Amino acid sequence: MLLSSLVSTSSQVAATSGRLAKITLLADLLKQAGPDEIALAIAYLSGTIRQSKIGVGWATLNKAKSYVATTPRLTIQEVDATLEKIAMTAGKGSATEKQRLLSDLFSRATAEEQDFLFRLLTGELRQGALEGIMVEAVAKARDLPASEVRRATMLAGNLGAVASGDVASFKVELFRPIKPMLAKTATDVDEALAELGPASFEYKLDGIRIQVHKRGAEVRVYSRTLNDITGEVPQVVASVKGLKVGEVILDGEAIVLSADGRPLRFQETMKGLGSAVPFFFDILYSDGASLLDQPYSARTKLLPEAHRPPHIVTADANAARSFFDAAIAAGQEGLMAKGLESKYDAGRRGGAWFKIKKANTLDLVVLAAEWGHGRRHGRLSNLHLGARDPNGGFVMLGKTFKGLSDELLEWQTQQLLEKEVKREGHIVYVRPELVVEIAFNGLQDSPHYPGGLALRFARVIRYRDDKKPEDADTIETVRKLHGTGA
DNA sequence: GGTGTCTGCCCC
DNA sequence: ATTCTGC
DNA sequence: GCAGAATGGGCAGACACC
Repeated sequence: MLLSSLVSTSSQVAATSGRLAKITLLADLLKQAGPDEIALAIAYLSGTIRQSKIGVGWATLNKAKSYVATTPRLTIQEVDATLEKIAMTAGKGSATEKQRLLSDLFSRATAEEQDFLFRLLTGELRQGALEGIMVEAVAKARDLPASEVRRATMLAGNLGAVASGDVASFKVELFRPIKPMLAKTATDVDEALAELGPASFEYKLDGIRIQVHKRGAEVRVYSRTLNDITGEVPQVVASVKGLKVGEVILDGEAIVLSADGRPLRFQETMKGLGSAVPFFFDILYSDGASLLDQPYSARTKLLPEAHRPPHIVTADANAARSFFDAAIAAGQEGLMAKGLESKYDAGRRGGAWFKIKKANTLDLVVLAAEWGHGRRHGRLSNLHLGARDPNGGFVMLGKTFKGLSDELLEWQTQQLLEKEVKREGHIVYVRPELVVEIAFNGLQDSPHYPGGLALRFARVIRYRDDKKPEDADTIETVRKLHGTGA
C-alpha cells in the first residue's frame, strides 16, 4: 500500500467532524489493505508505529525535513522497514546514523507525507481519531460488533492482531499484559458513595502502577503503559516469588516506604524504585481462569491479605470520611472507591472506580504566557505562575494550561496582550498584574525553578479579579506548605 | 571523564 | 497526570 | 459517556561533544 493513500485518508479523517463518517473512511481504507499491510495501516492511522519507540523525537525530525519528493512512491512497508532499522541502531554514532536513515526516508516523501510522518513520530497525529475510533473501523470492515473487537484488543494488547485473527480465540494469557483499569475523579467520598452505593474504600498509594504476572518462579512486572519493568523492581519480584500461589495476574501499586513505614514522596520513590514494595488491590487471573468478569468483591477475596493496601467496605459517609482523613494522616494520596459488583473494565476510565485526592489551592500571579498549538493556535495558553517574594518580585513555580475553557482562553489572550512587556520566541512576558487561583496536588523539589520548588498537576480554578498581585500568596507560604507534606 | 541535549506508546 | 469539548 | 487534544514537571538512560 502506498503511503500516500494512507495519508490521503488521514487528511480526509481530519477534515471530517462526525465520528461515524471518520469510521467509514477508515474502514474503507482497511478493506483495501492486503493481509500483510493491515496491521501497519491500523497502527499508522491510530497514531502509533509497530516499533513503539525508535529514539527519534522532535529535534531529530526537524533536521530531517529538507528535500521534498514530487511523486508519491513510498509504501508503508518501506516506511516500516526504515523505522525498524532506526529502532535497531544503537551505540556510538547511532544518533548520526538514525538521523541519516530518517533524512533519507524524508527525501523520498512528498511534503504531505513528510508532514504526516512528522506528526506520527511525534505522537501528534491530530486527525480526531486514534485507537478508540480505529476499533470501530476494524469492526465495520470485518462486519463484527465493536464490543467483540474491543474485548479481543484488550486481551491481545494489540489491535493489529485482532484485524485478521479469530476474535473469539483471544483470552487472558500469562506474560501478555492487559491494559489496566483506570479511575474517574470524585471530589469527596460523598460523591463516590452517591455513584456507587456501598463501596470498597482503599488507601490510594502514590507510587507506580504495576501488573504482575507469575507462573511458579517466573515473575514479570509491567507498568501502566505495559512496559516490562521487571528489572527495575527487584523487591516486587522477590515479594511475589514468595507468594504461595501458582499462576496469577495481580494489579497494584509499588511504593517505597521509609523505616517508620510511611511512604516516601513520589519523587523519592522514582529515585529508589529498586526498593519499592508491592501492594495489590486486584486479581485478574488465577490458575488458568480469567477473573475479569467476576464482581470486585469476589476478586478481592482471592488477594494476599498481607499485601493489600488498608481498606474498608462501607456505605456510611462518616466512616468513609474518617478513613480518608486517616489516609492523609498516614501520608498517602487519598482514597480509591470501588463498586462491589463491578467487573474489571480493562483500559477504561468509565468504570466503577473513583479516586479521591486532597487538592490545595494558591493565589498566584501570571508572569508570562505561551502561544498555544493546534486547536489553541492564536491564543495565549500556557501560563507561567509565580508566588510573591516578600523582598520584591515573584518566584516562578511552574506552568499550567489546564482548566481553561475556550471563553476564558479568549479573555486571557486579550488581557495578557494588553499587559505585554516583551517577547522571546513563543513566550509573551507581561506585567505581573493578574491573579489566578490555582489548584494543585502537591509540591516537588525542582532543579529548574529559582525557588527550588514546582507545582504538581497545577490547573486554573478561576481568575481573582478581586485580588491584586500584592494579595497573592508568598513563596514563604508555599515553602511552609511543602514542609507540612503537601 | 564531565557536561549538555534529547528521548521516553516515561512515570505521575 | 487534568481538563475541556465535540459527538 | 467516550474519545481526543493540549499540554505540565522530573528523572534515567543514551549519546554527542569537549
